[in-house]
Amino acid sequence: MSRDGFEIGRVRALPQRFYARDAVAVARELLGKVVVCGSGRNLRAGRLVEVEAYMGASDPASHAYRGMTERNAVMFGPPGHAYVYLIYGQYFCMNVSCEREGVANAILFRALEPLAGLPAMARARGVVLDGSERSRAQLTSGPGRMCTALGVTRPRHNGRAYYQPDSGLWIGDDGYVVKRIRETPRIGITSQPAASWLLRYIVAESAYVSGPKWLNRG
DNA sequence: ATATCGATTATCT
DNA sequence: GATAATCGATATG
Repeated sequence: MSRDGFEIGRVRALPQRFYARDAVAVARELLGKVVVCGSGRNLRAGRLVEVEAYMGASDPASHAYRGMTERNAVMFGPPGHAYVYLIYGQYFCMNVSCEREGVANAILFRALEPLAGLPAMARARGVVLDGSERSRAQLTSGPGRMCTALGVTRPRHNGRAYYQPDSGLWIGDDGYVVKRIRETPRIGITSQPAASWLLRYIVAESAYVSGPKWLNRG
């Protein structure tokens, strides 16, 4: 059920004020934290190893760049809430709003190291686990993949408060310390100047990040 | 009203 | 490496 002695009881929810800071600081400090979905025997959890910062009104690559719409409204709201959207008509991606109300900065979650609920994740993803790190990485390496593995969808989870541990979708700290953070351009952003900004952050020692190897070696 | 393209992924060659 | 899948936001007529 749980990997490496992972115990949900050791995870403390991050307070809302954690998210009420500049997006780059929030993004970097989110690495190593634990994303939890569901509870009891439905619990699924993983450690964040890859995130990207989106800078709202000053970032042409942000969904919030052209102002508020029904889809992106959560990003303009208070910090610490889930912005979940559908991409390419078939996958969901999850973010957390940060900074403060009226400032649409957000962090996209791109990959997790699976910690709990691996059988449920494997079922959701259609992956056969064979005990290898490779097969575990198949579960949650990529923004669409991790939402599928966790069971996160826009209708169910958009707008949820990550700082409320009983909300069914929350983020906590279990004391894990990230050794080294690497920064790269964001994946899937092609137009300049945003494509050259180093707003993707990964845990350098992790085998669970997405993207090509050449990009992840610094 | 219609066309284009995307903060992606699985499945080809 | 190339392409299809498939919906909604955005651009264009």
